[in-house]
Amino acid sequence: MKKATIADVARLAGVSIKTVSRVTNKEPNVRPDTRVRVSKAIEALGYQPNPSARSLAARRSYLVGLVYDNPSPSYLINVQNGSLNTCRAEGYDLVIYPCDYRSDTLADDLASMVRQSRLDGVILTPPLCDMSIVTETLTKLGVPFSRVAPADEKHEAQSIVTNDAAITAKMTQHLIDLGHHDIAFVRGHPDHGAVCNRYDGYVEAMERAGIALNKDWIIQGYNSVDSGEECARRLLRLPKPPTAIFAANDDMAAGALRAAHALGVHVPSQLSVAGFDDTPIARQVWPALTTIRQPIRHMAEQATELLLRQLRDEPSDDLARRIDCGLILRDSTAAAPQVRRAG
Amino acid sequence: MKKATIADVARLAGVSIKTVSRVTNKEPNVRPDTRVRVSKAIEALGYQPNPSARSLAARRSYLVGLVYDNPSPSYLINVQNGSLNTCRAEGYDLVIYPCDYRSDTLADDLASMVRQSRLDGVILTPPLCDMSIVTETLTKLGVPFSRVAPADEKHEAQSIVTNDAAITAKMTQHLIDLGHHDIAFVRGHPDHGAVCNRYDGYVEAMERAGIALNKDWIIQGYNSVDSGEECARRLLRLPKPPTAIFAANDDMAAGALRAAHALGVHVPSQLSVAGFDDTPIARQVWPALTTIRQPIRHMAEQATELLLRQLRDEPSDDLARRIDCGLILRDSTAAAPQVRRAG
DNA sequence: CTGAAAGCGCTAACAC
DNA sequence: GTGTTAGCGCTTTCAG
Repeated sequence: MKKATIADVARLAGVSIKTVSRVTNKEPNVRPDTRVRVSKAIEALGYQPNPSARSLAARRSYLVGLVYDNPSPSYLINVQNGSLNTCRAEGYDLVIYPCDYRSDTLADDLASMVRQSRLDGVILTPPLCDMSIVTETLTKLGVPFSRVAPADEKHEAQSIVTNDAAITAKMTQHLIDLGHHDIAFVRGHPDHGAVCNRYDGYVEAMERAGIALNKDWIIQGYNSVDSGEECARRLLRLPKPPTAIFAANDDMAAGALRAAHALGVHVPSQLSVAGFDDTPIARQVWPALTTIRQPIRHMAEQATELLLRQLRDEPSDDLARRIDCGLILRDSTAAAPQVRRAG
Repeated sequence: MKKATIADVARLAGVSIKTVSRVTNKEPNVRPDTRVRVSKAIEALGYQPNPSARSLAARRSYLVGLVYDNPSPSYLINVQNGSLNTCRAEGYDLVIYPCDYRSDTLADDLASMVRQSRLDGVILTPPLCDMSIVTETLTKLGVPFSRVAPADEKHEAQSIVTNDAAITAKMTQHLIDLGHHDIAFVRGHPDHGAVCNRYDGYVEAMERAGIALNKDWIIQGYNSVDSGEECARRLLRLPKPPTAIFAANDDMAAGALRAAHALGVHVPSQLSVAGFDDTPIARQVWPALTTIRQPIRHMAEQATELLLRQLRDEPSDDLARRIDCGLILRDSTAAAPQVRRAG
């Protein structure tokens, strides 16, 4: 049996195709009983509008692009599922587009993909959402976009942001409450604004507690497990090593755990370790990581909603929407050791 | 400036739109110089065919669906990137479709997505590729598909398979060569055919080495880290625990590592642990896992090529294409302990 | 080798 | 409230 078209439905319902179109597009100005009659015909024929025809006539693709640069797999899967969820619910499809944020041809690549797929809008994740070349290219093309977790939370509209600094401060305070004083912080990759900014929360909490920052204990990481391991090795070999290491993401915290294991430092009795993100790795390593849960999937859903709202020309408050993170306490943190280890 | 259409190109090149169409679709029967002239016009105008119009007229969507059930994030990202790579190169787009393989409405869900998006073809990953309800639904709809790593390697066409059993045997032999005799095997989830079948390679190698299988050391896992930890705890508490644990995937092997740490068993001096897949977790845990590398991304590329070949009605040998895995030796395996631990 | 004409199935404008 | 009429930009016959 051939696929039913709008004409078949119109014939069966005894109306014009325009009326059928009105019903499928949930437009007003259709009498309730007509609407019901059409709906029944649609049901009976198993009619589903042809997306190509719809796109061609309406000049929109009903396609949203998810542009990302090689994030951690679990991050991506969460963003993807969240975005997909919102898209599907509103009749949009999601096209994924991995790219390299360091590429010289980034702007051209983006432009060509947007034109080729005729994307109606784009979702941007870190670090791409913080790059002016990206946002400017999209603006120039007239393609609406929304952002997940941009670095500059202050003046960014069409964004979903988190309380990263505040929650980082809270975790730092938690470590202080456990009796830690010598707390090291492994900073995130400088290109990843949001992760990088978590440092501010650490500084804030330390200062509030009246603990002077020790330059040796603040160290630059690059978001990977390997980089975290390397940083932690350096910290643990210091004449006076810290009793706690707080890493700006879980991968680096997992690296710190590896370093501790390799150097025979017991976690958490000799060293507390905390991460950020609550990715799967946090529960896979041993001991399980104390960390901060970031509701990425939810953030992606919201960001996608923000985008679709733009596509529908609905009014939007020009404020970034904020979503809260929470502390997850597991086995990698404990009270500070009574007797300080020697260097 | 408005988007250029095929008519604009035709006008500029001084030919009919049909000829432009021939050039963009790489059809034969165009004089070389005409082809060049058209190409130049296309270039000059920055013309890109409108996919909706193309789909509508040609009655194909140029869309491939990737259907999966909640695999590990790194598995998915590899499959996705591989598939995307092939798709983009051949002018197709990829639509991702997560679903639940245990759902009662699986067949209906699949059918409705295929119809709604008008997918030209589908890529199937485990465990969905092994479910007859899935393959039958697609066959009934007349939608071509290809499979990544189906369980039954023997009689499956349009599939990319690996040498799982052979390489598992090789890893087992490696453990035997290290002096291990008491080797436990944590089996994969019964619903995941390919992972599950890895067991066969273990049996084969043990028998070839003349080592009798010990029922206590063969244990059913469910692919997760938690399940691996639980299994390993049971194994390590046995009156006579094994000196090596070979798990059918990395997550379970990582779980075994957690169990060993928790019980104070040192890896690898007291216990060797091996996994399968070489997912990121293998290098993130401590000690880094000895494992088997599966070139998933490459497999996905190949599977997608197989599918696109079908879509182009090209002849295809009806054999499954085989891709080889290799051993990755890291820090979680070592020579068997000289003195057997007591129970 | 090339072109003219006829749709593909839908939405947009405007009538009624 | 509802219908009519044009396209949207491309591929597909089928003629030459």
